[in-house]
Amino acid sequence: MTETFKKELVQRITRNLLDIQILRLTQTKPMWGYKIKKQVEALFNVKLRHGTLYPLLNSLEQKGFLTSEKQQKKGRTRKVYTITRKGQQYVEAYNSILKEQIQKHDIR
Amino acid sequence: MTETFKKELVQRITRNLLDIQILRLTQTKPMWGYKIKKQVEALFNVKLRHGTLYPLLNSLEQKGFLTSEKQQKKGRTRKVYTITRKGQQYVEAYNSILKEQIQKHDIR
DNA sequence: TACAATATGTCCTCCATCGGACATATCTCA
DNA sequence: TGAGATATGTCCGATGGAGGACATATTGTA
Repeated sequence: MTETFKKELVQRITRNLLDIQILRLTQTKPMWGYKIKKQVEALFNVKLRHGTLYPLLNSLEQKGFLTSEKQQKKGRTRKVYTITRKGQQYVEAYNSILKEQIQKHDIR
Repeated sequence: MTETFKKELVQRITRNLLDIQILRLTQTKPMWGYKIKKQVEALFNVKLRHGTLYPLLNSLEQKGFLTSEKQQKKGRTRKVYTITRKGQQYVEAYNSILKEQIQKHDIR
């Protein structure tokens, strides 16, 4: 039961807070859209449409959370995204909320 | 900056995962709709329409996460909601996801 | 006595988001 | 050589959810 709930919840959180999950992934190392798509699908068990992802990546760059750089990999062009200081701060804010939520739960 | 991000994120999380935040509140003690509304607004800084809340509470009861009992308080009727075992499990699943997300963050 | 607060409920419309389609190009392997 | 994987991009229509309106009743207070 709890396992079913967890799967369902991970999918909900991933969909609703997709930008944050993407920022968290790029925190590990710079990544391009296609790789992010595969990672999200593997880690969170969520089918991610590229029609959703690519516009989101562009908007994250516009907002200053990511910067991009085009790389050539055997003729194919990759747009590699790196997290910015601002992006880091956004993830840190998220993490501190998580910690607070857990603490409130434990105290009660 | 981080504080602005936190406010924004708490509001997003509250809106997107409102059902979970409600279950967490009823974990503390049984509550009725109006009280929940006031608590959510005070704790999370989110304006919550009762036209959103009451149907949500009914659906949480239908799904078996909450049970309700009508109480009279000086002529006014209150529909007091208590969390069920299933509701508890849902919150536990949520908490374990939070813990995992924080751990992944710390390891990196 | 009239207004604000307490308390719960439904319904409709609008807007934003998401999925799916359309579009293009290269590389690898059977 | 053809299919599947890699790689990125736009656009449109449907659907769902949220906000605001409609609805009602009691209590407390200025």
